[in-house]
Amino acid sequence: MNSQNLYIYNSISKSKEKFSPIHADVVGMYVCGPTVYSNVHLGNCRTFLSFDLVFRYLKHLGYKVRYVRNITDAGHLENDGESGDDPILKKARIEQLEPMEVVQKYTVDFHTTMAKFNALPPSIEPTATGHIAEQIKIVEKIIAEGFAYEKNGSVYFDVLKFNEINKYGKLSGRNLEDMIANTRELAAQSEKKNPQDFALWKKAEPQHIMRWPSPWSDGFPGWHLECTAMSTKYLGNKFDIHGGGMDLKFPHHECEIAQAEACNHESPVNYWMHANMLTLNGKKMSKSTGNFILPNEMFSGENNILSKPFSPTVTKFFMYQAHYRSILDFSNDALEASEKGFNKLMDSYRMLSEMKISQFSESTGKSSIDVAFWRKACYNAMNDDFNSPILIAHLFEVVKFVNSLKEGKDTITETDLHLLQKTLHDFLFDVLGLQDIASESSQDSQKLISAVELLIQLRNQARANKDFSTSDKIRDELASKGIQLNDGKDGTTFSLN
RNA sequence: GGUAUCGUGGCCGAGUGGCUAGGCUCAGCUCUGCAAAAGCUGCUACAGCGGUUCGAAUCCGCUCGAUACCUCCA
Repeated sequence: MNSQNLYIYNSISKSKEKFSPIHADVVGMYVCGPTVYSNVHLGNCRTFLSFDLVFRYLKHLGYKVRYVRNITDAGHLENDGESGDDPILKKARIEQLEPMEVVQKYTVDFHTTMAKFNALPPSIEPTATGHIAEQIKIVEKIIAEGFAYEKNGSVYFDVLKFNEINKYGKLSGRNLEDMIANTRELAAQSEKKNPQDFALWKKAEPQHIMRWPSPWSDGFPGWHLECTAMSTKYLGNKFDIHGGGMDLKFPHHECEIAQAEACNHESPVNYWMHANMLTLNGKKMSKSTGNFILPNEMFSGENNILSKPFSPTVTKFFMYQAHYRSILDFSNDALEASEKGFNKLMDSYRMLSEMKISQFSESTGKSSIDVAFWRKACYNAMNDDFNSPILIAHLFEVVKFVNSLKEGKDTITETDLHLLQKTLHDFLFDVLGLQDIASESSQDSQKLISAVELLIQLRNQARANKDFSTSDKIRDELASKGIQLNDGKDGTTFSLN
């Protein structure tokens, strides 16, 4: 296994650390999933695709990974005060649906979208509403440990008390004294002892439909609780990796740490990973501000931002050309650049796959390309905190290899050719999870392909007869319909625009 | 206001004390009936000002600018 050399940037230590799982060869990973009250936008997708890369690479290294990603179907309160609104309930009112119909609708949208991106489903995808009993147990435990108090049927986590024994804020680099000093004007009348306290259980207002019985009231769980309940249930009190979007670092993940430590007296997670935001017009994509683009708008091209549609795999390739911890700005130009690069890479992949060693066997029996060194460089890139942009830069070196092999400028041995083919395939499809869209064609498109090939034949006959007006007509008419002919040394191929 | 992060060539984006990322664009060339496509070659940047160092885009300080979190958001 190459795993000895994997380094992961740990948000809590702010440094790259050698990855060493609790149990050799087995990895437990938890990632905060979506709140299903609206369609996932592209920014949401970026985070899940970042962790899909992590999941795929760990598996590629030979780890058995249990990947848990929750579905938040209970809704958080938009404001922490008593007048808060639950986005799922709000949406149910607007769309005149049962809350669970809202949840179902957007869960399905999430799954189909991730499938289009060819993201692997997690091992377990638990829902918050399916784990109310577990959440209540945790609240009871935290109360028993003395770090929570009940007020009017609601239960709050006592951050000040917790901070006496265990520093609150270590993930986000905040310190409680500063936070208290900088508290904005106090909410008029809060049940909380301190503004920093957060709800573990909320008593439901009469109009609140999503409610469950508990020892304290008919109500619903606080918004940080589900992740603690479900991560520890499926991965244990201490597990390897916890991931999520950068925007969840505080307060969500900070509160998760506090809850788990209050219960179990140990830090729940060894490696905290945070994926950075996808921005649009230099600003974070966000549901509430309306600054976002939906995946389907990408794929159809029906939007004001893009000049044309972009496929899911090109979109993903674009994202992976930036490191997951960097902010990535979304733009039409950047997408177009990625698409061209992607197509070039896939063309080379196809050419390489079709190469037979007999083409080079008359050579000296030596490779002039150091395949093993190149392969190592690819692994080094991924081992350095999943550096997909560096990996992709190395994959582009294959474009040069393939061209110079074709031109006979380089030689390769059979062993090296197979290694090159396999390594490229593994990284392209297993690790990055890309799809070769051009070679995936249905029976119908097969028929169209043969029709175009017939036209190519006719055109080449015309060219042979120097009947250039006919040949140019075929070429130009096809081009106007989005079919572009490419004349090469070995004949004419075509591509779709 | 507090806490972080970041500022790289025409664009997107890596990296990091000394050796050229990569992609796209652009220019020149090769190929081609012409074009397109493809290939080859070229384009040496790191916000500003100081400091440390034999040497900094990379470390330190300040200034300016941007973003994120501090209210739900991946």
